[in-house]
Amino acid sequence: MSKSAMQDELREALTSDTPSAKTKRDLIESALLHFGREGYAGTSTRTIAQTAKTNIASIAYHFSGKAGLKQACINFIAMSVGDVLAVVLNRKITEIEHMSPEEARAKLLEMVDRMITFTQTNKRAELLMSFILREVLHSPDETDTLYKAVFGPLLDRATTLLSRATGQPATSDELKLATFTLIGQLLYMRLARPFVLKRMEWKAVGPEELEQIKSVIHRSINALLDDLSKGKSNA
Amino acid sequence: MSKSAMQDELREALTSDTPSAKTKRDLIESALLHFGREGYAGTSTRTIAQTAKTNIASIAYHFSGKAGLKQACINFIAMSVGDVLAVVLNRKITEIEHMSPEEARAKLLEMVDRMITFTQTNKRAELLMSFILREVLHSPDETDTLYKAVFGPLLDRATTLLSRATGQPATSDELKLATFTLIGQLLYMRLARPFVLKRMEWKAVGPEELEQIKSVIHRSINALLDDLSKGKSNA
DNA sequence: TCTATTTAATCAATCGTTTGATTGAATTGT
DNA sequence: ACAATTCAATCAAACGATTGATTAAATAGA
Repeated sequence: MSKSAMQDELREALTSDTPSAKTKRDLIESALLHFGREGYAGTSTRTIAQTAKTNIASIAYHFSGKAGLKQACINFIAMSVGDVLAVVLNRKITEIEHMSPEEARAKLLEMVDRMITFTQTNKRAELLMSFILREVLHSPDETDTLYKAVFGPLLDRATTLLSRATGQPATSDELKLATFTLIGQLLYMRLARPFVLKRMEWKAVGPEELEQIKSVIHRSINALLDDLSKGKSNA
Repeated sequence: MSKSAMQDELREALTSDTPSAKTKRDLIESALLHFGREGYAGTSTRTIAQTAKTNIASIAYHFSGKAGLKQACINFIAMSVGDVLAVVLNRKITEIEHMSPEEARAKLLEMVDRMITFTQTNKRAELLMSFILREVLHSPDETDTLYKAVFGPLLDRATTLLSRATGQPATSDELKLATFTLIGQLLYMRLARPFVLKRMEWKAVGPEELEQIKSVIHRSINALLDDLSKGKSNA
C-alpha cells in the first residue's frame, strides 16, 4: 500500500461518524497528548484509555496494541501536518520555478512566517513537535514516514524557493544545507522556549514577543539570502 | 549550598578513588548512556545497574533512588559541559568588551566552530544533547540547573561577542534573540541529523561533511553579522 | 439475528524499591 | 599490639504496584 493510500484510508477511518471511528479518534488524540508530554515509555495504556474515556482493551482491538497506536499517531501527524503544508505550499514546484527572485523571497518569508506562528502559538503544534522530536531522538533510523510526508516536501519547497530567490542551483549542497540552517533557526526558537523565556525575561510568548521573533528571523534570513545572491555573481 | 559548591562537591566525590566514588561514576555513566538513548521512563534501574556492573540496590544507596540518579546526571552534565565551556570561553566578559569588531567576530566564529565540531563528532555530545533535550521537553519548568551552568554563560558570552562584532548594544532584545538563531542553526543541524543524512544523501557525517556544515553556518553567521553591523549606522 | 464493539476481570511480566545478610576495612577499647 | 566493635558498601532475594496484553461475557448496531 502506498503512503498516500494509507493516509487516505486513515483519513476516511477517522472522519466517518461510526462509533468505532470516534473511539479511534479519541485514542489517537489522547495518545498524542500523553506521548508528547511524557513520552512513549512514560505513558501507560491505562492513562491513554482514561483520557479517551474508553476501555484499555480498545487499544488492542483498534490498533493491535500500544505500538500500533504509536504508529497510528505517526500516520496521523504525517496526514495533518501534510494538510498544513499543503496550504502553506500550495504551489507546485514547477510554479515556483517560474517565480521572480523577489516573488520567491516574499513567498519564502511568508512560509517562514506561517511556520513561526504555527510553532510558537498553536497548542497542538507543541505536542506534534514533542512527539516528532522524541521519535527522532529514540528511533533515528525509523523516521521514514515523517521524512517522506512532512520534512521531505517541506525541504523541497524551501530549497526551490531559496534557489529562485538567490539564483543558486537547487541541486547545490550549499543551498540544501542552507535550508536546514533556515528552518533550524525557527524550530530551535520553539524547542528552546524555556531558555528563551529565561534569557529574554519573558513570561510567555504573546503577540508582541511573536513579532520580535519574526523580526529577528526575517532579518537573519534576508541577510543570508542577500549573501547567497551575491555569491551568484561571484561564482 | 551554592551551585558551584555543589559542583565542587560532586567533582570531588567523583574524582576520588574510594570504592563508593567508582560506583557512583559507573552509575552516572551508565544512566547517562541509557537515559540519553531510551529516555528516563524507558530505562529500568536493572539495566542501569547491569551496565554499571553493580547491584540494583546501589542506586538507592548512593542516590536515594532513580530520580536522585537523574538529578546527579544533570549536575554531572552541568559540571562537565561547564568545563568544556570554560575552555571555549576562557576569556572573561570584560576582556571581550575590549576587543575590536574583527577580533570579536573571529572569536565568535571560532567558538561556533568548536561547538559544531563538538556536537557533530563527539560521541558523548550525542548523549548529552539527547539527555538535555529530553529534559527540556519533559520538564521545561525545571531546567534551572542546566540554564545557569550551561546555557546562561554560553548565551552571555555569545551575545557579548555579537555585540562587539556588530557595534550593537548587548542589552538589545534583537541581539539577544539573534544569539538564539545563531546557536539554533548549529544545534538543529545535529538534532535533525537523520533528516540531514536523508536530504544530503550522506551515509554519515565525516570530516568532509563536517567542513561543508561549518562552511554553510559560517556563511550564514557572517551574513547576519554584516547586516547587524550595517544596522549600527542605520540606527 | 448476527456481527461489531465495549466492558470488567485477569494474566504473566516487569517496574522501582526495600530488606536482611555479608563483606572487608576502619575505629575503638584495653 | 590485638581483639572487639562499628562502619560503609555490596549483594541476592523479595516486596507491592503497575505494566501491556488477553479473555470471555455483555452490549450495541445493522
